[in-house]
Amino acid sequence: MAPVFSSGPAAGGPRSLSKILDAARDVLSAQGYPALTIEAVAAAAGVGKSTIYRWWPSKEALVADALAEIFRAEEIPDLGDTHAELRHAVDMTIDNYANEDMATSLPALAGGLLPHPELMTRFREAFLYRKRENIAAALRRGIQRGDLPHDLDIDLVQDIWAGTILYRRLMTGAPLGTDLAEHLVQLVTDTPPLLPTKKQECAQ
Amino acid sequence: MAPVFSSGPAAGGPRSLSKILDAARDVLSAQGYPALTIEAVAAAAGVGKSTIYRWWPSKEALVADALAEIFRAEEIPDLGDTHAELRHAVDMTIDNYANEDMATSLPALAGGLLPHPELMTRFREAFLYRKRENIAAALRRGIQRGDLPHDLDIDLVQDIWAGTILYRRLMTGAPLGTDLAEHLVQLVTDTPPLLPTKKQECAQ
Amino acid sequence: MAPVFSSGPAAGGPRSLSKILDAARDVLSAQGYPALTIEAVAAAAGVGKSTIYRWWPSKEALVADALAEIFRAEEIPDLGDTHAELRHAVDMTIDNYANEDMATSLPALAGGLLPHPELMTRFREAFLYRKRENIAAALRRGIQRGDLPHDLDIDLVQDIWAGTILYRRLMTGAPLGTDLAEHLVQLVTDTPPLLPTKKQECAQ
Amino acid sequence: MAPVFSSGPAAGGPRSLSKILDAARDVLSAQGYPALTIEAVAAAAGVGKSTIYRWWPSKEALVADALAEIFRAEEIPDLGDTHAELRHAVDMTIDNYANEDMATSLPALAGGLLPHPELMTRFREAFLYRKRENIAAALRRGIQRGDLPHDLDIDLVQDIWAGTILYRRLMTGAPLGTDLAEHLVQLVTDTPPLLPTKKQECAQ
DNA sequence: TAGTAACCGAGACGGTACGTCAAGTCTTGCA
DNA sequence: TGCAAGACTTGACGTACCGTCTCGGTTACTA
Repeated sequence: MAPVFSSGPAAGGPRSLSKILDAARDVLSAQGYPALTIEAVAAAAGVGKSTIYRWWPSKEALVADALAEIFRAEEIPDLGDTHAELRHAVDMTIDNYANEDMATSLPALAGGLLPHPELMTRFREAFLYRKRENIAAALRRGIQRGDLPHDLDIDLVQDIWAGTILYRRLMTGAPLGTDLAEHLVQLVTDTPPLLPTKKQECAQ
Repeated sequence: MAPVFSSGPAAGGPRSLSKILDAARDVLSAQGYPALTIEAVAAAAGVGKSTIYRWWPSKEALVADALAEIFRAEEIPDLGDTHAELRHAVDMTIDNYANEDMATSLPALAGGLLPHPELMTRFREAFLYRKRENIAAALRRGIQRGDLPHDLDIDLVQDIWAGTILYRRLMTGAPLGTDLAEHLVQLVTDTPPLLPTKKQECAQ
Repeated sequence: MAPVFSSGPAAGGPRSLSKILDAARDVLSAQGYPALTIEAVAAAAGVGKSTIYRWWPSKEALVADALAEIFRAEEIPDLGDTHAELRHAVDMTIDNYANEDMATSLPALAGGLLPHPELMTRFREAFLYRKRENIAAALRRGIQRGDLPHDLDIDLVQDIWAGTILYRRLMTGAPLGTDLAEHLVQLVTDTPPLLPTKKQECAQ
Repeated sequence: MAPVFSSGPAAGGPRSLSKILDAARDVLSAQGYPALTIEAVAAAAGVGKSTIYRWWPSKEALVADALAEIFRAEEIPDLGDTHAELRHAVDMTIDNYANEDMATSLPALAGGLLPHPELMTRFREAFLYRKRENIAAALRRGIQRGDLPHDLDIDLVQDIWAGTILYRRLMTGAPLGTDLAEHLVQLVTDTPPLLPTKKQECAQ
């Protein structure tokens, strides 16, 4: 996966790029997000500061690329079993946020990027849309099978899932066990008309 | 409300305390979280830096107290109407996160406090438990009225509500309209057995 | 002597001022002018960089103050002997430039200050006028005694003296022995009308 | 005139050599000595940095060569008139130092080269000896004509001339008018025994 | 006329120092 | 004598150049 935030020429890119991303993750894990300074990453990567600044405009962009590399966003395999597929989707999301670096860095990152719409767009590209599309595919399969209501609000489902998981991880500190995963899946699968239709939403 | 993070002697505290909190909020609104420096607050409050350091151990603690003052956590009045009360609860939560300062600062704050359990506890005190207790009371009234399942997982409901709202505000940027509020309420009120019981969760 | 280039409040000033000037001279002697970096001085003085920047606007100003402290500019005592007094004056000048730091730093400094008239004025204040006034007094005593032509161009004499000495030190590398001193004195004392009158000069 | 400081193979040299020297002078005139960086010269010359480093070991060497090309050191024509010839010599020296680049760069250069005897030698070669020999020839003609004392210290005369001019240009800022030129010439021509003999000096 | 080697442009690289800023601590002077 | 002002050390910021280096590409000389 090519770096999303690097401002470098096209892609493939310079020889020290991956060395730097590795170092960034190392520092992140060892010292935490606030201690992640460009100088620390440069030192850990055995690289000059300017080499980092040549390829990333800011600490935020660098961390975003470093996290993007460990962010799971793969396709949900078609198992023929809607419940199992959704459970897979939720587990993947939990996996992403169970990682300490991800949990503490992502919100800080997002907060820092909010005032920079252009970067925020790239951020959503890297951390939301790719994963969401795959999960949406699984949800659509469930609808086609008749297991889910045909007018399910797919985006809202995902906001609820990811939001609840991240909130627990970050704010309440409540456990992210199998229980939670199951509950989140059942929120969608158990009963009609669990979640409102898109039409209703649009009629707002 | 006495400052939660101030390390000062008992409470009541010195005459410049509220002046400082006001200044902190002013700077936050005017310049945003990254520009909120102790020096800027000191200057805005017409106070020496050391005066701030006397009462708060860090910028995080100061911001936390400043935000806590504008964080809505009042009691939900007993309206005799479960749906209306829950809607009130959700609206209050949306209100809290609609505020730009709150949305960008809270996650950064929480992320920064995660490695400091002691401060994290105080943080949850100020921003979660007070509000949650009031909402929990409303939910319990709904259960007693028979409008909600008797084994509703009250904490999970609140995680879902707050998580979804914060996630939309911070990550996806999706709107926090009346539609969302209504959906979140219906998630609880519409159907048995919408949300699993606590027992199930504990049996995890 | 209060620092001339320090931009600090009045004088007397902060507790680390002289520590810094001492360190600057140490670095100058040990490593030379090009190696004199603010960071090196800060390290040698056991002081933060910003402490230096608080009091001096630039490396040039700092070096100027450091050199000013070792620059001899005392009064020429009235010996009743014109030749001896002038010899004293020339010896003092040679003394100033015999110092390696002074010889290599002063011209570089002056070159660097040429484009900044305001600083150049302060520079001349510190390194020329104080010394020149004392020497001028000696020359005027010589004129009153009848030992020197009454229309001697006092400024030109001093330009010749200092210029020749500095040029030898910096460019040709020729020795600054007693011979040179004596020659420079004799240039003025030996014969009428050795040096032109001021009137002639003004008539230019 | 072949570059004195270039470390290139023999001479004649590569096609971009003069383009680089021209660019160096341009930058020097436009931005001044401190702003003359290798990168700036490379950019101005439309040349890669390494091309400059291939031919000159340092910025100092490059500037020295650039200045050497505009340094006047031609022969003094035999006019049969000692006073006129010396005046020619002094005017030539004034010309050299009246140039702003020369005045500010030469002292800085010389100061920087002082600790490097090998480079200092080459520097004197380029900026002193060539010119001095021509002026010395004029002085010797004056001695042969009987216009100047037979034991005139030729080196001292030149130190006085160049030193005074450079000192005025660099330090005092006093004007370098025709008056000064005339005074400097008269210093030598007016009276015996204006300047001491070499023998006396050597007996020091 | 082609092959080859020196020379060149471009610019990435590991570094050093810049001058600025804010953090958090320590000192001083006033009330 | 206790607090406000602010000088202090520290350390990261992001920038500018340093001098080294690897890349292709282009001259221009040899074979």
